[in-house]
Amino acid sequence: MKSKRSENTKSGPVTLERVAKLAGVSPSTVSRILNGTAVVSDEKRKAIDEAIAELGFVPNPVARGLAGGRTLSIGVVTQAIDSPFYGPALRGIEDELDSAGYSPLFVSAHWDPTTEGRCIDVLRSRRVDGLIVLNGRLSDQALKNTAKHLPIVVTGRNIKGAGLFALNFDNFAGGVLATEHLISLGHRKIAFISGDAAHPDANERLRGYTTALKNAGIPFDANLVVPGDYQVESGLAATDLLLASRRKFTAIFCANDQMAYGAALSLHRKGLRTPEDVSLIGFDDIYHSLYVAPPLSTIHQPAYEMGRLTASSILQMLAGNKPTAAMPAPELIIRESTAKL
Amino acid sequence: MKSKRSENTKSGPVTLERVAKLAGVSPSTVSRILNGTAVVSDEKRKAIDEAIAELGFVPNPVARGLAGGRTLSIGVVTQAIDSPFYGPALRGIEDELDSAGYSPLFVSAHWDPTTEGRCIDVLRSRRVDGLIVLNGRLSDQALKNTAKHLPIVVTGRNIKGAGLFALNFDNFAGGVLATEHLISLGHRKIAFISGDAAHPDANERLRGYTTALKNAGIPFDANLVVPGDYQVESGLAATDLLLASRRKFTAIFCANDQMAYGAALSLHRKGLRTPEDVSLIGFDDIYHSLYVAPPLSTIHQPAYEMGRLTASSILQMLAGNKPTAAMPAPELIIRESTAKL
DNA sequence: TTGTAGGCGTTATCAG
DNA sequence: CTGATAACGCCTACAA
Repeated sequence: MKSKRSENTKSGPVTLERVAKLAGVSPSTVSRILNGTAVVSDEKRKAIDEAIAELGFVPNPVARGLAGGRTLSIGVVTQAIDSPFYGPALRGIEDELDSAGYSPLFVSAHWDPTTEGRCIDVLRSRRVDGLIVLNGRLSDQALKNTAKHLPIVVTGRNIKGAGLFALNFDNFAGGVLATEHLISLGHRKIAFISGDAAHPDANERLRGYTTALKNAGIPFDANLVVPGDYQVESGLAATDLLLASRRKFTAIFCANDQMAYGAALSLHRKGLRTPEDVSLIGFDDIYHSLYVAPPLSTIHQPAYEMGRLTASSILQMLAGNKPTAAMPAPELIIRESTAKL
Repeated sequence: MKSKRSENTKSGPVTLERVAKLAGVSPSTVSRILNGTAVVSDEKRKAIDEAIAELGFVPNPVARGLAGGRTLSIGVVTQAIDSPFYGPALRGIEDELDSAGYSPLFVSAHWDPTTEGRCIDVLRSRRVDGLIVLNGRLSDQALKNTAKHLPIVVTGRNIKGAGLFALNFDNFAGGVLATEHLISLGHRKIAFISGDAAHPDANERLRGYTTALKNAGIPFDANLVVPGDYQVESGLAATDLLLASRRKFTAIFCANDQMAYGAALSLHRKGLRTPEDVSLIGFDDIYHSLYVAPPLSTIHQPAYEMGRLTASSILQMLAGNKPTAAMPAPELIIRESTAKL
């Protein structure tokens, strides 16, 4: 039996050239079987495979990137690397990319278009092969421009163009679903805590709310709509405000789960019980919502799945195919924070 | 005024060579001022700076990596990219690295030593300049071996060696702190839900608990210690078990916040109130704990700060200096989930 | 202080 | 099917 590691035979990095020499072929031939670029005789292939195993050769992605122009890496711009909502999406991207030999390069834009532009510059300078932009703030035009240079998959907006693919969740339908659930339980005084108006998805959720009310013949009461910004604190503050205003309501629909946590805390502090006194529904179904007390009713948005889809889409584009993925429809998740009036 | 982008003058990538030509100097001179490798006359420096601005030149990290052996990227192995505890640490790393022109390369090992080994291989093949390993599962020896090739900063263990630096949190002290808090409130029947025994930090927290009990002269009751695995579900199940056993207890110390959420839910479902019926304390102080109802008392572990420290440490090592950073001491955070007996 | 030449490890383009 | 021979864009001796 041969020793598993004959690395010591000759020091220095194990290069393709060394493999070629050992196998008695030219470097180009080794490269060919590595990339499947051309057909190689079984004889040489075998010799090369053995040499590779013997040397424990592993191609150098950096050199590959320089020579071939492909780095096998995908830039992923997210808004915050530690976002409870996007986290699972990042994991999905990682999983999907990994199984194809690609690596993600994560950067956070912190909801700032300027930062986002810089992030993309960094990513491009690092020669990523493609880009995934999760709910970015850059203009459609800016996106289209960079799409001229490398394929992009975006979420959170509808946009078409060469080298551009969008994967969008139906926030409007989700908003309708949540509101209708509350209405079906007998609620008519339903408050709404909105997300940041700068987010298109936040507006869509609001539109779902107003539409569902209208469909049910419930008059819209602007005083029942309080602005939030998707952060927990804002849900807390908004609910405090609602309570202080003495406006009557029996249910609250928060534009995302995190604000619902804030709302729950506000209610708890005022001695109000969920759902006995006030029903509460969120949006997104982040992991935690299953375990808060009481578990939160919400609209399920498949973040992990979304991550996988964006990744497989960019991979398809890289392979020269047109992606066909589509986001699953919103789904109502009924747990213990909503009850009959 | 000149047009800001004269890229169109000549197509193709803006290379260092182009800059050199425009500035009327040799490529090496451009390289020199780019890296501060040598002193250059003010005259040429100015010409080069102008040429760089004019062309909008940006060095190609890939080529740099090949030629110089440095990629200006740091591999970061974490256990799960979407972990609520490590998330802020990743952000800290990102922030710190970014300000030094470095980029993090995140990979998830999913608490599996084999996967972790593969992750490190990927990172090394991508020629990262250094490694940060957050609470890894690899053996000290394995770590020491790869530290021969590139500098490593690890958290969650004590280990010394060339090219190796450890940043460890005092979990034992934290465990003592939490338990003493409960004791000071008059509790004597204190249950403990442990973390996975495979995690050294989990065992340290448990040791803190038993030690504090002993110091207070409270007999240790093995029936009050229930195994968990750091996941929410296990906190829920463990509390269910505790309740079903009919053993008396007035407080629960969970080895991390997430299990405390599970415990809170279990109590809530049984109609028990926190903290009126049972006091609850967690560990870690993840972001959410401030907003659960009721806000959770816990031990603060500065994850973001830890991220920054690991990053600045690796940067110091890269600069040839010995890192001196140390983790802040554990801190007791008293919120609304613990009360006098 | 500055330029020239060679090389980093692969891939791509040619011939053969 | 296979092997030279150039790049890829930058860095680093070495020489001047």
